[in-house]
Amino acid sequence: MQAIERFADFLSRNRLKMTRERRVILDQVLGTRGHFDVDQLLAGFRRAGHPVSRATLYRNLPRLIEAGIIHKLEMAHGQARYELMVGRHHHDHLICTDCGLILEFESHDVERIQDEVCRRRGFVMTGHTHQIRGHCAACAGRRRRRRG
Amino acid sequence: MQAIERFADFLSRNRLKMTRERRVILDQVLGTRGHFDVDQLLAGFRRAGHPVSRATLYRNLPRLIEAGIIHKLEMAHGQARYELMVGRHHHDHLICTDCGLILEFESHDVERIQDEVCRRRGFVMTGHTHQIRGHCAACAGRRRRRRG
DNA sequence: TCCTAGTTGCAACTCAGTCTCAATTATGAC
DNA sequence: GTCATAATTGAGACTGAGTTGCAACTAGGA
Ligand SMILES: [Zn+2]
Ligand SMILES: [Zn+2]
Ligand SMILES: [Zn+2]
Ligand SMILES: [Zn+2]
Repeated sequence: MQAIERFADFLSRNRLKMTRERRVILDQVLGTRGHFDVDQLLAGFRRAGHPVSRATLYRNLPRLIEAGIIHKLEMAHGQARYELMVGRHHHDHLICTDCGLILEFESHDVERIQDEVCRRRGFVMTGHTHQIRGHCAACAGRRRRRRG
Repeated sequence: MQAIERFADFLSRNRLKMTRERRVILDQVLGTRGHFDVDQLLAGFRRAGHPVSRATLYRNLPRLIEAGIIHKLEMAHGQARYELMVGRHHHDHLICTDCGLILEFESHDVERIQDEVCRRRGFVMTGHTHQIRGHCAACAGRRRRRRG
């Protein structure tokens, strides 16, 4: 896997150690699809018989982000989610506030407009968050039926 | 002021009472410019000699939002900010992660693209968050000078 | 005026995330 | 392989934003 080398590389470049816990975390992350949270990872560690403490997980998530392996999604009410980014490119999210479904979207035009907005203000962008909240097709349908 | 009537209206439509505390909160909100936080409001209450408890403020901010008087900005690390929305239209934000400066931007094109993305997925948008993080012109300049 | 549902302050609580610290371990030098 | 050392770990205490239960209070309609 490319992610493992990438992480090993990142660690050695920063004089950090490849510990059992870091391997376990990386494995779990690579084996989890979609937009997952800390509790899902912790449950995964237990299921796999390789427990890792909450503190250690929290200490290492930023490292995985710096290494470009995962991306953090800061959602409302402090519910953070993460997603694998190796081999993927940037995208933004549609979040259903009824069922929690997270869809992805991508728009070159929006990215271009953002760059232009920044350029005009002399603002140096280091990142952005673009989330659309609402009701997914299924939930919207359910609501329509209920309300008439 | 239009905001006072609007709030009074919202309250009576929902069988809620216009209390001294609600008047104080609304006054403080109307008298605060920019993107303010809960502690700024609490300090304002004290300064004005009209204290309102933290609990009461937290209980009423959602009411002001529902009434369309203020808007909540959910920023990273759980630092919520609010801004007056009466007589203004929707906009999004550029946030300097060095000095905390918050700039505003507005793009019809981005809004149009969002609508299009939602339409294509049968997604019913109820709101969105679009934040650009980075370094404002002043901070970017300072950094350039420092690094050479 | 009286009644009652809505409101308040306080303090206890929740929840995500961070920090401290003693014990452990990866890694590089010899 | 052995050693030295700096990095890392888990446990649990802690933090800070926000919420909640509750008894006392109050706006506003009958
Ligand atoms: Zn849904
Ligand atoms: Zn995604
Ligand atoms: Zn700045
Ligand atoms: Zn604004």
